[in-house]
Amino acid sequence: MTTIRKVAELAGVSVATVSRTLKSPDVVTPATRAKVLEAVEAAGYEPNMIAVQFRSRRTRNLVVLVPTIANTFFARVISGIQEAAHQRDYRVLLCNTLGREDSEEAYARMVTRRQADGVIQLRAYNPFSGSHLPTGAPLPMVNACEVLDNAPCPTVKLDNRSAARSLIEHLIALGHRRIGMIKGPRRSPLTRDRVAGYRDALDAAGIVIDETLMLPGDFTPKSGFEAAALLVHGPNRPTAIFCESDEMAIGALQRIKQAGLSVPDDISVVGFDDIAFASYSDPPLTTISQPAEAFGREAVAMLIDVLEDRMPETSHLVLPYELVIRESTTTIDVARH
Amino acid sequence: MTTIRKVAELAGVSVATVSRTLKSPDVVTPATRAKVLEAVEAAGYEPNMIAVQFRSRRTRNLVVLVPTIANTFFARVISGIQEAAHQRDYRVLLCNTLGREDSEEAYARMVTRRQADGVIQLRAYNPFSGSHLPTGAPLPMVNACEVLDNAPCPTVKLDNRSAARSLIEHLIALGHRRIGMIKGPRRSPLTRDRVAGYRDALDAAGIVIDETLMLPGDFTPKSGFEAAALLVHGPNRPTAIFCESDEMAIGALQRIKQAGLSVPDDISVVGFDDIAFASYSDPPLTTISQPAEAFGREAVAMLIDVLEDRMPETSHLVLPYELVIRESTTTIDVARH
DNA sequence: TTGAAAGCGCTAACAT
DNA sequence: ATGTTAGCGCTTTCAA
Repeated sequence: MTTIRKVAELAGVSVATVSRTLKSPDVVTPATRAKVLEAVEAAGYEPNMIAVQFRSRRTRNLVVLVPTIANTFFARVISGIQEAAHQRDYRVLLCNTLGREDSEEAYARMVTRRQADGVIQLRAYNPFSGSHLPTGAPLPMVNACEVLDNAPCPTVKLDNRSAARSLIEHLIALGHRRIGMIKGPRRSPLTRDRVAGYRDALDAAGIVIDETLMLPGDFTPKSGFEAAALLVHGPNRPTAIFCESDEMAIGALQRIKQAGLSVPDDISVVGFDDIAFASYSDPPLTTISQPAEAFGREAVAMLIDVLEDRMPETSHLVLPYELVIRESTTTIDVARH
Repeated sequence: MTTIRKVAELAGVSVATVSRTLKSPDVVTPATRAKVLEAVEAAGYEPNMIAVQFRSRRTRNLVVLVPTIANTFFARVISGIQEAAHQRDYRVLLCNTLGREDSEEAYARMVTRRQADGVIQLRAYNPFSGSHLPTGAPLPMVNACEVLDNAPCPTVKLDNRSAARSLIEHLIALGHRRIGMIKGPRRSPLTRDRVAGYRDALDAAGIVIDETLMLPGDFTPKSGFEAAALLVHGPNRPTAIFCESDEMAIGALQRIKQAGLSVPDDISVVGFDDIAFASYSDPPLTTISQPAEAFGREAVAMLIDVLEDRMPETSHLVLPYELVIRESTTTIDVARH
């Protein structure tokens, strides 16, 4: 293995000079620099990054805590994280937590064990709750997408409440008054905020909420499919359904059609996220487009700011959404209902 | 920061004893073990993993080279990798390469720079081509999914040729003879093998191949959509289309229906991969189910075997596929064609 | 501008 | 069974 020592010998300089040439080329004379670089080349020298990290007490590794990668939306967020991290010469340690808090805590320990500098958490949970972290220093974490209410760190999220509200307002404008909702996991802030937006819109329109039209789901197509069955065959069939994710909406679409009903003629359906498949479903989905990659990029930018002792400009970012109207929603057909 | 030295003082033993207690508890007496563990607890000691890695010359980090995470299939493979790595106390460094060879080489350099122990490559390219690696030692790499023809390392793949063949045989059994194909990227071994399987089946049935029915795609729904347009409006419309990925099949489905044609009554469609959305498309897709997570798990197992100087039992694994018949294929309707 | 030298926190001979 | 000690490869004072 070629070490810095061998390069130093080859170039006829000290190891300190080699180190300096590599880190801050401008503090050595052009002549030495040339000599050293030539020796590096000749020796086929590759620095031992672990030694560098050990000595400099920084790894440039970022831990990413994601409930599940096999979800189109998270996959896009991770793409954004990876891209931004790479650009700044940071690495991404990917951790699939399945939403389990003990495993999130275990992964966060990579920071206290100095194997990574910080964590990007995509769930509303603080994995450092019980850990011995140098007090005084800011928490080496950024919370994105699903965000804690009183996050002890910078956050990036969507205004889920008003996004949901605008989706429902769109349905109300089309004449719908009996609007069902397929929700996300019960305890998620995402669900809470989107339900609030749903209520906001209905309240503003003077529509009284029918709690039997609000069913739980878990963001998977399967759960959308199952919840839709209940809605479709229930005593009080809605004329429109708000699904808290496109994946659930795609499941719902299938179930509704299986019941011999048409989307949007019998039932309008709206989703959330605007995943790639949302425009290829039948019919294409009206949904909320989220800047998934941007969540990742912003989270990285803020985390690195924290790690490098810069104050992030804003510590609680709210990214913009967009209502995308496609063919899964239409005006209510009085003849049919 | 609490170091092993402080724990040693607290426990009244040497640092070596602390180290031993943590690594191989059975070589110290129960009494010392108890003392040490108590001191560890009292001091809130967290070992500095970078120091451990530095000293032991092993990181237990695995680099994963993936063309794009935002692809449902790769996302599942990565899930499998992460799960298996975690189980064996290895970490996953995720690298999105966009299929660029220079960036794959840059990431592979993490191994020569001792930041990771090995790489799992999901594309048919050897990123170590030009690097100074200790000769004699086996290449610290496993190639999975899309595999090099003469891979210099263990591999895990599907028998793409016979999988494609069985898909086409299914169509032929339904009476189809004019079968189009929407291919993957031109230079990919995946494409080559699947095209070979397609030819095998047609040749065996005595059907002469119409090259104008074979169109290029890039695995995205959009490319499936566009290629389908050409097939549908071409002079010699096929009665069935084989898409080399479910994502392209979903794009094709939409385009075919837009042309006022029915799937499967006018055109049968088959995909490849069996992604989650394949059973929620309209109609649900007939496809080849691949054990995506298993690719990841097997790749990890073989890589760790190589890294820990064990010979992997088999170095070229071929995982089984399954033909999944859903509603996107049916017997050819003579009245319509 | 360059070199000498200390030492980051830990493991693993080797000695006891 | 435990302790002593020599580094792993690098960065960074400090001195020249």
